[in-house]
Amino acid sequence: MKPPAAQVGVRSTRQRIAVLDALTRLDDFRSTQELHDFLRSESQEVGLATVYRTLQALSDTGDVDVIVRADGESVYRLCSRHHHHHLVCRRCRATVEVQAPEVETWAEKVATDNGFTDAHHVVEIWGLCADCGLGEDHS
Amino acid sequence: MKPPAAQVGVRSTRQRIAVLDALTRLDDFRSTQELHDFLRSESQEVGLATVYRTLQALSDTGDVDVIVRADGESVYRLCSRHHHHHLVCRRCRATVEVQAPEVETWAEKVATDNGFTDAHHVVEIWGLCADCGLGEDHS
DNA sequence: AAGCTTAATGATAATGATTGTCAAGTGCAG
DNA sequence: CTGCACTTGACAATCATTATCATTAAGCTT
Ligand SMILES: [Mn+2]
Ligand SMILES: [Mn+2]
Ligand SMILES: [Zn+2]
Ligand SMILES: [Zn+2]
Repeated sequence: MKPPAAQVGVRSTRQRIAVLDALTRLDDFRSTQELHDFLRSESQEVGLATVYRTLQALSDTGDVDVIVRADGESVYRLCSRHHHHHLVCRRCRATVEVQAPEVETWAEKVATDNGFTDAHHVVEIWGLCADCGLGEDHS
Repeated sequence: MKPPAAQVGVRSTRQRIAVLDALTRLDDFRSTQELHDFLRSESQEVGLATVYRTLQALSDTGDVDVIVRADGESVYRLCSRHHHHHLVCRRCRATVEVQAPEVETWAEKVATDNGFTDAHHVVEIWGLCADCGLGEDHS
């Protein structure tokens, strides 16, 4: 009989609540630094290191989704009720949320077919939006 | 009448040949630094910055696959002819290449439906492989 | 083959996200 | 209310990647 492990050492602090609250309102992927800036813009003083630690912890427990962008920076998003993906303009960063029921089932099947469990997936589409895709010169 | 653009500015150098040759022999994902070390171990002197630039260029032209690992480091592998995605064990990094014809068409359709052009996509599945998914304790 | 133009290289400094350190602060069980 | 383990935050340290820029050398052109 081990003690209720889920409770050991987890304390509710002003900082953690602030980060979680920010994630709730910004329902998009954000980097640690962006979250930190956002909190500061609201005069919510939270140390940068603490934001890093909090997001790390939330990631470990699966409460947030993480994506490592092509430039190596990690971005986090609250694991929302409605799972969705993004279509992003590589130039202006315009973002469209997209659903993908068939991709969901495909991903799940691929994982189980290969003996994988507890699978998650990252599906992102990058392109040039209508506005940005006009006068292209492929150098 | 512009000159044959496909040739402009692309020079065949000892360094580029060496990097490409290394990628050919090491048919696994390797980081830039690992490639650089490998070349040095063979007394192939190539500047680290050059290895970075070469891999970047090969990535831009689609000649190598790139994966950004969870720690943010990018790893490269000579691109096999066929486009594919990866199913990766989040613990031991075991990797399975997967095909996804239906995802390809879905991604293309989503992009064009939203007015996006020149679209690419990222599809990665993370999970626990059969070996690693055995004795799990979810902390 | 020699000269030229300019991409390419490499030694090095700079960048910037992330992590480590540790003294001071605080949630909360008892 | 107290005590202590968990947290925090200011700051230093890492370390992969990028920027500089003087020097080298492909690949044309005579
Ligand atoms: Mn999905
Ligand atoms: Mn694909
Ligand atoms: Zn755009
Ligand atoms: Zn595994």
